[in-house]
Amino acid sequence: MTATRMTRQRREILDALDTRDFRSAQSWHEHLRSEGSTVGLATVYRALTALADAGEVDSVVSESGETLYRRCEAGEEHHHHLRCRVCGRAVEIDVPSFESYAAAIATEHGYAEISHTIELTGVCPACAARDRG
Amino acid sequence: MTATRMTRQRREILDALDTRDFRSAQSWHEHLRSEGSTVGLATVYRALTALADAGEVDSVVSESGETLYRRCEAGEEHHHHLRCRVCGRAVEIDVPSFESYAAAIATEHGYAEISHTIELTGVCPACAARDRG
DNA sequence: AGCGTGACTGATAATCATTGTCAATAAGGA
DNA sequence: TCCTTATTGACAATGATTATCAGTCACGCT
Repeated sequence: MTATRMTRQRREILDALDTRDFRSAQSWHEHLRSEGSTVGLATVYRALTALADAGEVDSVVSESGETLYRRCEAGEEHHHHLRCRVCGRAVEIDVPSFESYAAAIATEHGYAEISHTIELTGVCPACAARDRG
Repeated sequence: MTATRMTRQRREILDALDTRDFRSAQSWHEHLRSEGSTVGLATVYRALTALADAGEVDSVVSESGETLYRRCEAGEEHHHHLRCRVCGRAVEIDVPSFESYAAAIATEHGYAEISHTIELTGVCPACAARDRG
Protein backbone atom coordinates (compact mmCIF):
# COMPACT_ATOMS: atom_id res chain seq x y z
CA MET A 1 0.00 0.00 0.00
CA THR A 2 3.00 2.24 -0.31
CA ALA A 3 2.49 4.78 -3.01
CA THR A 4 5.20 7.10 -4.20
CA ARG A 5 5.29 10.35 -2.28
CA MET A 6 5.27 13.72 -3.93
CA THR A 7 8.15 15.51 -2.28
CA ARG A 8 9.50 18.97 -2.86
CA GLN A 9 12.50 17.48 -4.65
CA ARG A 10 10.39 15.49 -7.06
CA ARG A 11 8.29 18.46 -7.86
CA GLU A 12 11.39 20.49 -8.59
CA ILE A 13 12.81 17.82 -10.81
CA LEU A 14 9.60 17.40 -12.73
CA ASP A 15 9.42 21.14 -13.23
CA ALA A 16 13.01 21.41 -14.39
CA LEU A 17 12.43 18.63 -16.88
CA ASP A 18 9.81 20.63 -18.64
CA THR A 19 12.01 21.44 -21.60
CA ARG A 20 13.01 20.09 -24.95
CA ASP A 21 16.63 19.23 -24.24
CA PHE A 22 18.41 16.00 -23.48
CA ARG A 23 20.74 16.36 -20.52
CA SER A 24 22.64 14.04 -18.25
CA ALA A 25 21.57 13.52 -14.66
CA GLN A 26 24.57 15.55 -13.55
CA SER A 27 23.62 18.35 -15.87
CA TRP A 28 20.04 18.44 -14.59
CA HIS A 29 21.42 18.49 -11.09
CA GLU A 30 23.63 21.48 -11.83
CA HIS A 31 20.73 23.19 -13.47
CA LEU A 32 18.52 22.66 -10.43
CA ARG A 33 21.22 23.94 -8.11
CA SER A 34 21.76 27.01 -10.20
CA GLU A 35 18.07 27.74 -9.87
CA GLY A 36 18.42 27.68 -6.11
CA SER A 37 17.34 24.14 -5.45
CA THR A 38 19.16 22.08 -2.85
CA VAL A 39 18.43 18.61 -4.22
CA GLY A 40 21.18 16.07 -3.89
CA LEU A 41 22.76 14.39 -6.87
CA ALA A 42 21.68 10.93 -5.79
CA THR A 43 18.11 12.08 -5.56
CA VAL A 44 18.23 13.36 -9.09
CA TYR A 45 19.60 10.04 -10.28
CA ARG A 46 16.93 8.13 -8.40
CA ALA A 47 14.13 10.31 -9.66
CA LEU A 48 15.28 10.17 -13.25
CA THR A 49 15.70 6.42 -13.38
CA ALA A 50 12.33 5.97 -11.72
CA LEU A 51 10.70 8.32 -14.19
CA ALA A 52 12.38 6.59 -17.08
CA ASP A 53 11.14 3.22 -15.85
CA ALA A 54 7.67 4.66 -15.55
CA GLY A 55 7.91 5.91 -19.10
CA GLU A 56 7.54 9.54 -18.06
CA VAL A 57 10.88 10.63 -19.43
CA ASP A 58 12.87 9.58 -22.45
CA SER A 59 16.36 8.33 -21.91
CA VAL A 60 19.09 7.71 -24.43
CA VAL A 61 22.68 6.62 -24.02
CA SER A 62 25.09 9.00 -25.67
CA GLU A 63 28.12 7.99 -27.68
CA SER A 64 30.29 8.50 -24.62
CA GLY A 65 28.17 6.24 -22.46
CA GLU A 66 26.34 8.86 -20.45
CA THR A 67 22.62 8.48 -20.03
CA LEU A 68 20.65 11.53 -21.14
CA TYR A 69 17.14 12.38 -20.03
CA ARG A 70 14.36 14.56 -21.25
CA ARG A 71 10.72 14.93 -20.42
CA CYS A 72 8.63 13.33 -23.10
CA GLU A 73 5.28 14.19 -24.52
CA ALA A 74 2.46 12.77 -22.45
CA GLY A 75 0.80 9.81 -24.03
CA GLU A 76 3.37 9.11 -26.65
CA GLU A 77 4.19 5.48 -26.67
CA HIS A 78 7.37 5.11 -28.65
CA HIS A 79 9.28 7.59 -30.73
CA HIS A 80 12.72 8.64 -31.88
CA HIS A 81 14.83 11.77 -31.90
CA LEU A 82 17.08 13.99 -33.86
CA ARG A 83 19.37 15.29 -31.16
CA CYS A 84 22.06 17.96 -31.13
CA ARG A 85 25.39 16.57 -30.03
CA VAL A 86 26.42 19.92 -28.62
CA CYS A 87 23.48 21.32 -26.66
CA GLY A 88 21.18 18.33 -26.44
CA ARG A 89 18.23 20.00 -28.10
CA ALA A 90 16.07 17.39 -29.72
CA VAL A 91 13.11 17.11 -31.99
CA GLU A 92 10.95 14.06 -32.20
CA ILE A 93 10.93 12.36 -35.52
CA ASP A 94 8.70 9.92 -37.17
CA VAL A 95 10.12 6.72 -38.58
CA PRO A 96 7.29 5.32 -40.62
CA SER A 97 6.88 1.58 -40.77
CA PHE A 98 9.97 0.83 -38.77
CA GLU A 99 8.18 -1.06 -36.03
CA SER A 100 6.81 -3.65 -38.40
CA TYR A 101 10.12 -3.84 -40.22
CA ALA A 102 11.92 -4.54 -36.95
CA ALA A 103 9.46 -7.25 -36.02
CA ALA A 104 9.88 -8.90 -39.40
CA ILE A 105 13.68 -8.93 -39.21
CA ALA A 106 13.52 -10.28 -35.69
CA THR A 107 11.34 -13.27 -36.45
CA GLU A 108 13.34 -13.97 -39.57
CA HIS A 109 16.37 -14.53 -37.35
CA GLY A 110 14.48 -16.17 -34.50
CA TYR A 111 15.21 -13.41 -31.99
CA ALA A 112 12.69 -12.78 -29.23
CA GLU A 113 11.89 -9.81 -26.99
CA ILE A 114 12.98 -7.34 -29.60
CA SER A 115 13.55 -3.73 -28.81
CA HIS A 116 15.13 -1.12 -30.99
CA THR A 117 16.99 2.13 -30.87
CA ILE A 118 17.10 4.75 -33.53
CA GLU A 119 18.90 7.97 -32.83
CA LEU A 120 19.91 10.67 -35.22
CA THR A 121 22.50 13.09 -33.93
CA GLY A 122 23.88 16.20 -35.50
CA VAL A 123 24.64 19.82 -34.81
CA CYS A 124 21.63 22.10 -34.57
CA PRO A 125 21.50 25.43 -36.43
CA ALA A 126 22.19 27.48 -33.29
CA CYS A 127 25.28 25.49 -32.32
CA ALA A 128 26.57 25.45 -35.88
CA ALA A 129 26.31 29.25 -35.96
CA ARG A 130 28.06 29.53 -32.60
CA ASP A 131 30.90 27.38 -33.94
CA ARG A 132 31.43 29.67 -36.83
CA GLY A 133 31.02 32.81 -34.75
CA MET B 1 56.34 9.51 -40.67
CA THR B 2 55.32 7.42 -37.74
CA ALA B 3 53.23 4.49 -38.85
CA THR B 4 51.49 2.20 -36.45
CA ARG B 5 53.55 -0.76 -35.43
CA MET B 6 52.39 -4.32 -35.65
CA THR B 7 53.13 -5.73 -32.24
CA ARG B 8 52.47 -9.16 -30.82
CA GLN B 9 49.64 -7.75 -28.73
CA ARG B 10 47.89 -6.20 -31.68
CA ARG B 11 48.15 -9.36 -33.66
CA GLU B 12 46.62 -11.29 -30.79
CA ILE B 13 43.79 -8.83 -30.43
CA LEU B 14 43.05 -8.83 -34.14
CA ASP B 15 42.99 -12.60 -34.10
CA ALA B 16 40.70 -12.78 -31.10
CA LEU B 17 38.31 -10.36 -32.72
CA ASP B 18 37.64 -12.70 -35.54
CA THR B 19 34.17 -13.68 -34.41
CA ARG B 20 30.58 -12.67 -34.69
CA ASP B 21 29.98 -11.49 -31.15
CA PHE B 22 29.85 -8.08 -29.57
CA ARG B 23 31.86 -7.97 -26.37
CA SER B 24 33.15 -5.29 -24.07
CA ALA B 25 36.84 -4.44 -23.92
CA GLN B 26 37.04 -6.15 -20.55
CA SER B 27 35.41 -9.24 -21.94
CA TRP B 28 37.84 -9.41 -24.85
CA HIS B 29 40.66 -8.99 -22.39
CA GLU B 30 39.47 -11.90 -20.27
CA HIS B 31 39.08 -13.97 -23.39
CA LEU B 32 42.63 -13.22 -24.48
CA ARG B 33 44.01 -14.06 -21.06
CA SER B 34 42.14 -17.32 -20.96
CA GLU B 35 43.79 -18.21 -24.24
CA GLY B 36 47.18 -17.70 -22.66
CA SER B 37 47.86 -14.17 -23.81
CA THR B 38 49.47 -11.72 -21.43
CA VAL B 39 48.13 -8.50 -22.91
CA GLY B 40 47.26 -5.78 -20.47
CA LEU B 41 43.80 -4.36 -20.13
CA ALA B 42 44.91 -0.87 -21.12
CA THR B 43 46.41 -2.22 -24.30
CA VAL B 44 43.16 -3.89 -25.22
CA TYR B 45 41.31 -0.64 -24.67
CA ARG B 46 43.81 1.29 -26.75
CA ALA B 47 43.77 -1.19 -29.57
CA LEU B 48 40.00 -1.38 -29.70
CA THR B 49 39.42 2.35 -29.72
CA ALA B 50 42.11 2.77 -32.37
CA LEU B 51 40.55 0.06 -34.50
CA ALA B 52 37.13 1.56 -34.05
CA ASP B 53 38.44 4.94 -35.14
CA ALA B 54 40.02 3.34 -38.15
CA GLY B 55 36.73 1.70 -38.99
CA GLU B 56 38.12 -1.81 -38.62
CA VAL B 57 35.79 -2.81 -35.83
CA ASP B 58 32.21 -1.99 -35.09
CA SER B 59 31.41 -0.46 -31.75
CA VAL B 60 28.07 0.06 -30.11
CA VAL B 61 27.14 1.43 -26.72
CA SER B 62 24.95 -0.94 -24.77
CA GLU B 63 21.94 0.05 -22.72
CA SER B 64 24.10 0.04 -19.61
CA GLY B 65 26.67 2.37 -21.11
CA GLU B 66 29.39 -0.16 -21.86
CA THR B 67 31.05 0.02 -25.24
CA LEU B 68 30.93 -3.25 -27.15
CA TYR B 69 33.24 -4.22 -29.97
CA ARG B 70 33.22 -6.69 -32.79
CA ARG B 71 35.27 -7.19 -35.88
CA CYS B 72 33.35 -6.05 -38.90
CA GLU B 73 33.21 -7.30 -42.41
CA ALA B 74 36.02 -5.92 -44.52
CA GLY B 75 34.91 -3.25 -46.93
CA GLU B 76 31.54 -2.63 -45.42
CA GLU B 77 30.97 1.03 -45.05
CA HIS B 78 27.99 1.38 -42.80
CA HIS B 79 25.57 -1.15 -41.43
CA HIS B 80 23.40 -2.06 -38.49
CA HIS B 81 22.90 -5.01 -36.21
CA LEU B 82 20.44 -7.29 -34.56
CA ARG B 83 22.27 -8.14 -31.37
CA CYS B 84 21.55 -10.61 -28.59
CA ARG B 85 21.30 -8.90 -25.23
CA VAL B 86 22.52 -12.02 -23.47
CA CYS B 87 25.47 -13.39 -25.40
CA GLY B 88 26.27 -10.54 -27.76
CA ARG B 89 25.85 -12.57 -30.91
CA ALA B 90 24.90 -10.29 -33.75
CA VAL B 91 23.79 -10.44 -37.32
CA GLU B 92 24.13 -7.60 -39.71
CA ILE B 93 20.91 -6.27 -41.03
CA ASP B 94 19.97 -4.16 -43.94
CA VAL B 95 17.88 -1.05 -43.42
CA PRO B 96 16.88 -0.08 -46.92
CA SER B 97 16.60 3.59 -47.72
CA PHE B 98 17.34 4.76 -44.22
CA GLU B 99 20.39 6.79 -45.17
CA SER B 100 18.47 9.00 -47.52
CA TYR B 101 15.61 9.25 -45.08
CA ALA B 102 18.00 10.41 -42.34
CA ALA B 103 19.53 13.00 -44.61
CA ALA B 104 16.12 14.35 -45.53
CA ILE B 105 14.98 14.67 -41.93
CA ALA B 106 18.23 16.37 -41.03
CA THR B 107 18.06 19.09 -43.63
CA GLU B 108 14.42 19.61 -42.89
CA HIS B 109 15.40 20.61 -39.36
CA GLY B 110 18.61 22.38 -40.32
CA TYR B 111 20.90 19.95 -38.51
CA ALA B 112 24.41 19.41 -39.85
CA GLU B 113 26.97 16.63 -39.51
CA ILE B 114 24.33 13.99 -39.13
CA SER B 115 25.10 10.52 -37.96
CA HIS B 116 22.69 7.85 -36.95
CA THR B 117 22.39 4.78 -34.83
CA ILE B 118 20.04 1.91 -35.37
CA GLU B 119 20.31 -1.08 -33.11
CA LEU B 120 17.94 -3.94 -32.71
CA THR B 121 18.42 -6.05 -29.61
CA GLY B 122 16.69 -9.21 -28.56
CA VAL B 123 17.34 -12.67 -27.25
CA CYS B 124 18.78 -15.11 -29.74
CA PRO B 125 17.33 -18.61 -30.17
CA ALA B 126 20.18 -20.28 -28.27
CA CYS B 127 19.87 -18.00 -25.24
CA ALA B 128 16.09 -18.25 -25.25
CA ALA B 129 16.37 -22.04 -25.16
CA ARG B 130 18.91 -21.88 -22.35
CA ASP B 131 16.54 -19.68 -20.36
CA ARG B 132 13.80 -22.24 -20.64
CA GLY B 133 16.15 -25.18 -20.01
C1' DA C 1 73.54 -7.68 -38.22
C1' DG C 2 73.74 -3.79 -35.04
C1' DC C 3 71.76 0.97 -33.54
C1' DG C 4 68.76 4.41 -32.13
C1' DT C 5 64.45 6.50 -31.59
C1' DG C 6 60.08 6.90 -30.34
C1' DA C 7 55.74 4.20 -30.54
C1' DC C 8 53.96 0.62 -27.66
C1' DT C 9 53.18 -1.90 -23.41
C1' DG C 10 51.58 -3.00 -18.73
C1' DA C 11 50.95 -2.08 -13.89
C1' DT C 12 48.74 1.12 -11.49
C1' DA C 13 46.76 5.49 -10.22
C1' DA C 14 43.31 8.69 -11.53
C1' DT C 15 38.80 10.03 -13.40
C1' DC C 16 33.97 10.02 -14.27
C1' DA C 17 29.32 8.45 -14.12
C1' DT C 18 26.43 5.92 -11.41
C1' DT C 19 24.84 3.18 -7.39
C1' DG C 20 24.89 1.73 -2.47
C1' DT C 21 24.76 3.05 2.54
C1' DC C 22 22.64 4.87 6.43
C1' DA C 23 21.21 8.18 9.76
C1' DA C 24 18.05 12.07 9.60
C1' DT C 25 13.84 13.96 7.63
C1' DA C 26 9.19 14.55 6.25
C1' DA C 27 4.76 12.72 3.45
C1' DG C 28 0.40 11.50 4.38
C1' DG C 29 -2.89 8.31 6.49
C1' DA C 30 -4.90 7.24 11.12
C1' DT D 1 -1.21 15.64 15.88
C1' DC D 2 1.26 11.21 15.77
C1' DC D 3 3.44 7.21 13.49
C1' DT D 4 5.11 4.64 10.05
C1' DT D 5 8.18 4.40 6.51
C1' DA D 6 9.33 6.28 1.86
C1' DT D 7 12.58 9.61 0.79
C1' DT D 8 16.54 12.43 1.19
C1' DG D 9 21.49 13.87 1.10
C1' DA D 10 26.31 13.47 2.21
C1' DC D 11 29.59 10.33 1.28
C1' DA D 12 31.61 5.85 0.34
C1' DA D 13 31.90 2.32 -3.08
C1' DT D 14 31.75 0.42 -7.58
C1' DG D 15 32.69 -0.29 -12.43
C1' DA D 16 34.17 1.23 -16.83
C1' DT D 17 37.49 3.87 -19.06
C1' DT D 18 41.63 6.92 -19.40
C1' DA D 19 46.06 8.94 -18.00
C1' DT D 20 50.86 8.12 -16.25
C1' DC D 21 55.31 6.70 -16.81
C1' DA D 22 59.29 3.86 -16.82
C1' DG D 23 60.69 -0.08 -19.39
C1' DT D 24 60.44 -2.52 -23.94
C1' DC D 25 60.68 -3.52 -28.70
C1' DA D 26 59.35 -2.68 -33.81
C1' DC D 27 61.60 -1.19 -37.65
C1' DG D 28 64.07 2.13 -40.73
C1' DC D 29 68.83 3.10 -41.35
C1' DT D 30 73.59 2.10 -41.74
